[in-house]
Amino acid sequence: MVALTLPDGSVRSFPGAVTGTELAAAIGPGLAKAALFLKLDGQVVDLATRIERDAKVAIVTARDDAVLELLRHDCAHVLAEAVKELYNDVQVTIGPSIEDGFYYDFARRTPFTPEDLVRIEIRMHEIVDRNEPIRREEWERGRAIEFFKAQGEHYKAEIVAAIPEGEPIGVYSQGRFTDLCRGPHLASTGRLGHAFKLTKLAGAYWRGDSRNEMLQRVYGTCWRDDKELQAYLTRIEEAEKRDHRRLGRELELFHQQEEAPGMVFWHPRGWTLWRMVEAYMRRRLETDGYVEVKTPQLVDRAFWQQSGHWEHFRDKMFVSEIEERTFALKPMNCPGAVQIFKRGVKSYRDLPLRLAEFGACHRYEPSGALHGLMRVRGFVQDDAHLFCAEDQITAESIRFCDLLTSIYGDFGFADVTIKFADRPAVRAGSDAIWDKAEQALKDAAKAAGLNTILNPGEGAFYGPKLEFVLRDAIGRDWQCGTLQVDFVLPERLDAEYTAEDGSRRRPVMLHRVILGSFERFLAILIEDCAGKFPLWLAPTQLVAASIVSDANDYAAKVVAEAAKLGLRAELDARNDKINFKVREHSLRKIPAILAIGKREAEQGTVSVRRLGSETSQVKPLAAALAELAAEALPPDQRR
RNA sequence: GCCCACAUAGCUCAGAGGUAGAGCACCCCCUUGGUAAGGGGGAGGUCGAAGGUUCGAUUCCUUCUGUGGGCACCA
Repeated sequence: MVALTLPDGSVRSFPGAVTGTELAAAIGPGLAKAALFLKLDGQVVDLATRIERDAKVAIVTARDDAVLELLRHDCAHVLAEAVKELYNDVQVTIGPSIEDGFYYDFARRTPFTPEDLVRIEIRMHEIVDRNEPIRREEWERGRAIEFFKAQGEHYKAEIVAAIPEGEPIGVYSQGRFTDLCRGPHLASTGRLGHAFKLTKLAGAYWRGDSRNEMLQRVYGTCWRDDKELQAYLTRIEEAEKRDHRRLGRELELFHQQEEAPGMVFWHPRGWTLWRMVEAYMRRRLETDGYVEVKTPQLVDRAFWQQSGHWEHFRDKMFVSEIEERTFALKPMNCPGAVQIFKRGVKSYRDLPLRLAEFGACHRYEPSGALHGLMRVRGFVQDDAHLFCAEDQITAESIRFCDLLTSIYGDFGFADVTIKFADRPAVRAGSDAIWDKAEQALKDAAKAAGLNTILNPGEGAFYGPKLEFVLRDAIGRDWQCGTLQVDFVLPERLDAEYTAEDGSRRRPVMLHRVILGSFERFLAILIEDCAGKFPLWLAPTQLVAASIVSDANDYAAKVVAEAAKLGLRAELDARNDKINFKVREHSLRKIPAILAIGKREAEQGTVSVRRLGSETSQVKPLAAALAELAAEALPPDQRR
């Protein structure tokens, strides 16, 4: 007897072992049809799995959220089967499910073309229609290795060989395709359905190592049904409209050009945005006990040798020879900050010393890594270095986390991923120091109410770090803020202070940025608000648009009055219809359009139309402007 | 840096081995219109760069540069 407990608590007994398929059929024909997987004592397995003893079971259908990931993995297998059918000079490697889809890496001398993608996708649909049974077997290691070698699947043989002794080696077959896989898989290819689409081709290194050969990666997306698939495709389309590169052009914020790869030309409107953010940051730093400094761009190589950058960072530095000396553009601000700390004698009374710098850095990023404003070769960090005593690390870290959280909040970023990167394998400093530094950072994050996820072994060689990660429009993660504890650089550059007892001590340096780089942060900001900036950041806050030319003078007066209140206002006195003007300024995402006709000119009013609204409100000029001016106050000045 | 794709007017894009076309934007004229495109006209391109094939290349080939998507990298 086998007694199976269902999710509703009821128990079904069977005379002997049953499979998931049989169980579903016994419960009802509807469930039998909808059944995709079996959950056996909490673990999702194939429907064909034989249940031999009492267990808690559940039939997994498409309604189960966990199923998407499994469908995507099945879809990857169908992709691999299609590719193996269509091309005989190809080896399969791995094909996991990922967020929103899946990929499969193939080894093939001739890369796939976009036309291949179309062909493969058609074949995938055929395979689903064939509804091939998917069967699992467990093989003995030697047999699996022999089999894959005989098939010419050397990557698979390598993967099998790497599976630890004692672990089962699952082999799945569908049609003429046999693949090594942990599973679970659907009972047959037909269960997958047709809600999938191949999306892109890419190169990817075998085992993720650039010293290895490059494989051909095929990406796809896969959903429960067509409706979900369409929703996904629409979501991507919408996200692309928020791309900061596109909005940067459309809203005349900035441009980049061929002669300056990885560099940015900021236009007046984009630079206004930058200046507003910078001014805000400066106020926040000033009220938080920072002092601002500025250090040189171009410094002699000997300096970078001493700081260690010449050894560790040389290949990323822009170097220039002049008068038989070698100079390099600074890739980081920290060594410069230490020079300022070192001038004059510092005492414990000077600590913590918070040196802020809006420092322009240049790094020779690989050409393939460049990406709009997100990854550039010239960028400005909202950098600061906190020189403190060891027992001040925790307090300073908490203080920083609080400041960062408050600032991100002001920009509307509530959803921040925070990673705690702990000690890497190769590192400087004793374990005792690492224990202390890691504990301090952990405590600080906790005290500041931050939830961190561990990013193991990814700390800097000189210390652990907190990484504050924001997402772009299409879901890519970008590290923005960071806090790093550093015991090494003060040592290398010989920074010290006089302690209370008169002894000379090394300060600890906390490297920290909040925005990270202005370029990256502004890119995220642009995408996050889709170019509809809050009033305090909008490059142009209002446009006074005349309806008839008789109102032009009054419209000009409106602009002048607005400017007196510090509002960034533009005049649109062009000979065009108000419909046209409203459309144009709406598309430019101007927060407020003040339409001005004869009536307004006579009565001293304006007709205010806010972005996103389809109606307008007539108000006395002074009241309308006062209202806008109040709203245009930066968040820190409103509190 | 590696793989694939792409590069035509300011923007979005069409095009073909015989030296280029649309819409919008721009300039001029008419229009003074009350909340998402009023009408007419004009100007605008070394078809990313350099080689090659060809009687002839923007189109085919090669290389380079840049961009896009990935991979690797991201102190």
